[in-house]
Amino acid sequence: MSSQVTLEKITNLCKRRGLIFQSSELYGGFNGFWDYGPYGTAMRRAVEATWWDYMVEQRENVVGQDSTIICHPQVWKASGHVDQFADIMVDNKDSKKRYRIDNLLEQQSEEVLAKVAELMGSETDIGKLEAAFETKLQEGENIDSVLLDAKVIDPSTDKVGDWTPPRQFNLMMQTYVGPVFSEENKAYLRAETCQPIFVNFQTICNSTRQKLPFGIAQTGKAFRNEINPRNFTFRSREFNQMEMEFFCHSDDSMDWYNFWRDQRLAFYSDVLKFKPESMRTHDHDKLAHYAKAAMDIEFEFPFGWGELEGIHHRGTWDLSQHAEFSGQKQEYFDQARNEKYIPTVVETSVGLDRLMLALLCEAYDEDEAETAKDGKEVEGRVVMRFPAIIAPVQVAILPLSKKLAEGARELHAKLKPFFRSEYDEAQSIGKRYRRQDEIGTPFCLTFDFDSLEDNCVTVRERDSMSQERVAIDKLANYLMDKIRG
RNA sequence: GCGAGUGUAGCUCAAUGGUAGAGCAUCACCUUGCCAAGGUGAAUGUUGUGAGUUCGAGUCUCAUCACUCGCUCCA
Repeated sequence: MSSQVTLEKITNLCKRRGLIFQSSELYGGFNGFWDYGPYGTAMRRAVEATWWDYMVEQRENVVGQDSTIICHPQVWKASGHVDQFADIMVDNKDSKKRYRIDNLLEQQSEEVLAKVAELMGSETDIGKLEAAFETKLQEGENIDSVLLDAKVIDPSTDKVGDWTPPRQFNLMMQTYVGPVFSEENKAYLRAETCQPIFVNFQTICNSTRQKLPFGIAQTGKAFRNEINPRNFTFRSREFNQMEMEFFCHSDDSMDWYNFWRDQRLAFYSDVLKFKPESMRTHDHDKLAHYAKAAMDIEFEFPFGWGELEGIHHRGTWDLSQHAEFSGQKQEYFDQARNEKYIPTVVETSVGLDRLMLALLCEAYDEDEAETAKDGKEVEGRVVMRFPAIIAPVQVAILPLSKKLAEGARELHAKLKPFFRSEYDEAQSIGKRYRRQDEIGTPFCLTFDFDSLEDNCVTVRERDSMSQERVAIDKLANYLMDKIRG
């Protein structure tokens, strides 16, 4: 990441050049939702295709699937999302602090706790108290003043807080399936793409003749009612995930965990060309009870380090849960081991929109370029140094003069099937180079008067601004090599 | 959700309660033959939205929406 980059510059550039902008801007915007414009869409599709190629198409032991956004509601009860994504929160109007009710109660004295329990008609056990709050909130009972009456202390001030009524925050988005909006028709938009992979595990096993160990990958939308969407697209309410669940024997699971960690790190450094100093890994201190290991791959955004990808050892948790809730066994018979077992899962889970934001931040640069402007020798330019494989436009075809439009358009037609390309003849050549720099086009092809004679064009390279003369009939191979390299 | 701040052309910003402007960008034409050159012209706004105060509101008041920062939250 260049030191000059700020989120403001990225946001402005994205809007100005049609990469990413706010959803429903016509109506004043909609918090937590973002639209991708022509260049943004081209790039996001390219990033997704690159991931898919790397994780699925280049491997024999990973297959793909594409499940629905709305699944059977039991899926999310089994996964724990319906319960764990719903927290009861209160604010202290004095100290402006917000607490999860279970965290707050944990920090109270026994007397206060007993008083709360008495008012709630519950035992003093935190879990039971929380459940009591949940029940009463759902039943619409008035418990607005319970915390005030019990004189609950704010741990940050050690004084009795001026508590707002407890409110339930549910991070799962809900909808209704069927024309009647009733409780039994309630369904959820998926909060992550991986659960339908677990649900489909047996079917895919049977239909693809895959033997363990193997993985199932999926990309797609996920939805969360984030309390506070922030930092451009970093935390949104609708976002894209790219996930792969790898099923294996528990004996080998740590080897596979390490394998996938290394593969994923190589993806960032070798394929997407992130600088080593832009990335770091972070091992989780607190592990879920079923997990043997978990880590995040983080990127340094202008607002600080943020998670791009999680790599998690999930044990047999998900399959066991679905076995329990569905009543269907989720076992695999391993012919080689002559053993029947519930597979252990290693997950790699990327936030595609976060990755896009990271690529934008990593690529952003300002440097100096020569200029023909009066009284100046150099002038600043904004240049997005995207890796060529994911650049929104890979090749721009620019006639030196409008008189050369015919030949340049012919060349464009020739290259269009192989590269994301653009033709531009408006204004001076220098201006067009700068325009392409700003959207990160790695190669500009200049068709000049000599091209008519020698069948060559000038290839101008984005980062160095150096130029090379290349024969038109060798161009496709020449560019292909550069883009893959 | 709380607190503070911000919201004027596509972008960056001006405008004392009294005629809404500039630069850049965009488009057309001329010019130009390899790094935002120059010229001529054009288009662009219910000043985020909705109320209120006022003879008169971009400016003052209230509400609302969005964004930024902090708190909070974060599978």
